[in-house]
Amino acid sequence: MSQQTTLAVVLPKFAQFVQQLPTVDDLANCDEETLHRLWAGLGYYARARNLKKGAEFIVNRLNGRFPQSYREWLQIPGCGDYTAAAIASICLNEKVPCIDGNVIRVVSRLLALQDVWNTAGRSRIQDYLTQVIPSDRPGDFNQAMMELGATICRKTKPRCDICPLQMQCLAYANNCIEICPPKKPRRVLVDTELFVLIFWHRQTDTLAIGERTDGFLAKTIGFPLTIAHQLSKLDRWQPLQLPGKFTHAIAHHRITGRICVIQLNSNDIDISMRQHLALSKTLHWMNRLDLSAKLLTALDRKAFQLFQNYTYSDSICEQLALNL
DNA sequence: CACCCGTGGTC
DNA sequence: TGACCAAGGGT
Repeated sequence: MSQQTTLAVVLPKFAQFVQQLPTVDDLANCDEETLHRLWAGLGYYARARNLKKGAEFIVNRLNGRFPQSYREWLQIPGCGDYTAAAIASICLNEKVPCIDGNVIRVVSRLLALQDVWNTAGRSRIQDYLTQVIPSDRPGDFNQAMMELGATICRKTKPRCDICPLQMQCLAYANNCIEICPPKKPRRVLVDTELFVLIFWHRQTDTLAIGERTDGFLAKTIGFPLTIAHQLSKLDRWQPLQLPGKFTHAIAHHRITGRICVIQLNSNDIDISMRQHLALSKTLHWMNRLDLSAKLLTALDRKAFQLFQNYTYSDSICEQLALNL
């Protein structure tokens, strides 16, 4: 959960998660909706699915026995260098360093390294840590390094005045803390316009959601999504765009979300249109109350909120010509 | 190696 | 309001 996610956000989710799925068997056997519901608010839903795959691997391939080394943990789906090192050092007392964003910053300053955002720099950091990590309590060492980065050797306003490593820190000695490490190069933001399709069965006031097979939020259930130049293919359904919009961000995309309401008579759409919309086989129709409990992703929730704002009463609908 | 991916918090 | 980013991993 803590991969690329703030711990303060993780902690309550983690408590809920392990209460609901206390054992590796529970996780391996849970259904995907439960999994995603417990993960909602954390983003990167593929991590949740990988976590479940990891549990399945342990239950089905390893007969329920957990790996007993860094190398073996690396074989587990969703478990990469960092996580394998964290588990191996903290749980198994294996002498292998954890390298996360905090540790990269600490070592970058300690050794006055600037070239840390590529393979060579990372290798240099790993070599150094492998030299200095103690055989005694390697897990505590790793957590201490991460905690030092999180609390003292911070990205902004580091507390060098109270740092226990001040006397050994080359960046401090050379007065180059500001450029160690240099800012990580980031992708330029891209403005992306996204249309959220809300299939609406007006007579029963039910809406449709489905599993998205491609694009943003793939493999999660929610409203069909599409982009502007694909919208023309929906013309025969007379899509009606609501006046409002919402904003959302996914990775380097600055998303402007717009709602297209499509009133349907039948309960399904044909296969070519399903593929066009990157939807899997089944659409799930439900009323607004059930839907509000089913929607998981922030994007779907924002879209639904906007839809509610514009369609909460017949009079509003009529003003919007939604009573076709 | 480059690129993909979600969200809530923070300044 | 909005840019920035966090206990990364998969492809």
